[in-house]
Amino acid sequence: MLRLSKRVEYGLIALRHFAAIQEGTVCTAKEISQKYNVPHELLAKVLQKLAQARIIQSYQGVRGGYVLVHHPSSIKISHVINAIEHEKPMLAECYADGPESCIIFDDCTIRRPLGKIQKNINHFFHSMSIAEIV
Amino acid sequence: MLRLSKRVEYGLIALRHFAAIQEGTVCTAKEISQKYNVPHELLAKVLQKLAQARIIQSYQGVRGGYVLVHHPSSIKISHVINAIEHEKPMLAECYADGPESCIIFDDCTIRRPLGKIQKNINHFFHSMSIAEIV
DNA sequence: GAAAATAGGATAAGAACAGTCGTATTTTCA
DNA sequence: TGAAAATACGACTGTTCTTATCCTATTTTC
Ligand code: SF4
Ligand code: SF4
Repeated sequence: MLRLSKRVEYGLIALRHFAAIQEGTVCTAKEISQKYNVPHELLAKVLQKLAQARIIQSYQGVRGGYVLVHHPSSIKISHVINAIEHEKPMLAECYADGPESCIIFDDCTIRRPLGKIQKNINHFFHSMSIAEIV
Repeated sequence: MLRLSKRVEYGLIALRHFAAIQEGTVCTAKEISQKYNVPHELLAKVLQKLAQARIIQSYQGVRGGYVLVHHPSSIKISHVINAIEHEKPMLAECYADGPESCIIFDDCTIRRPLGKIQKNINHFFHSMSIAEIV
């Protein structure tokens, strides 16, 4: 319960890696997967997602790989999660999928109070950047 | 991702119900399940967990049910979660199940930084009581 | 043209979760 | 004293989510 997905963890590890090495260095998925002992195929997909979100830049072909294009301090954890997961990290089903997703929506008395906690978590994810986890 | 379980949601709804009605009133699982349109059997289990944790008092037999025994302001959300879920709400697997649970533990670079967010969430759950969601 | 890398779809195995069922026990009350 | 109503508890099922792997195509370098 309340777990972060491995995909997000792997994404954060990879981005922290980029932030820690010399700026502009190209890294391959293989390099990172070996260094941190994470599954190569899964990490590759995560990096592809991050590339789609323009958080990193991809280069195909031999000698290809990925490069960080923004300064680590401008990459918030919320950006990373949004890029990797199709759904935002929501405490309640209805927050993510709307009123129709929960059959007790109309009778629910805790939706609004839980919103406070949700807001707090959102704020934390949005205020913390990759630069702060190096 | 990052979802609260339905069990916890149902538990919070039930406790908010107790906090909203007159102090000392006995309620049955059936009453609450009907009022909030929640699955009866599942709610019953949740109430049993809350009773085991002494958050509510149970009475068996006809005219039995549950009563709130503490003041709503002294029942923190963290207590409720701990009573219902066997595991505390942890962002990372290793926080809950120890170093052996994650194969990349030794190579993990994000464990400590994520701890800040974990701490923040813990604090929020511990500072918010049932009285505040009525 | 071979090799190394990203891109992306498909699939399978596993775990977690929600919900249901069945039965025992306790207590009230007619 | 027996039926009824409620908690207590374990087992089971079906679904969804998550993780991991596999396979193929494409791009680019050398
Ligand atoms: S309506 Fe209430 S119970 Fe349903 S998902 Fe939203 S917060 Fe949870
Ligand atoms: S060691 Fe790192 S990757 Fe593994 S569970 Fe803990 S935080 Fe997540």
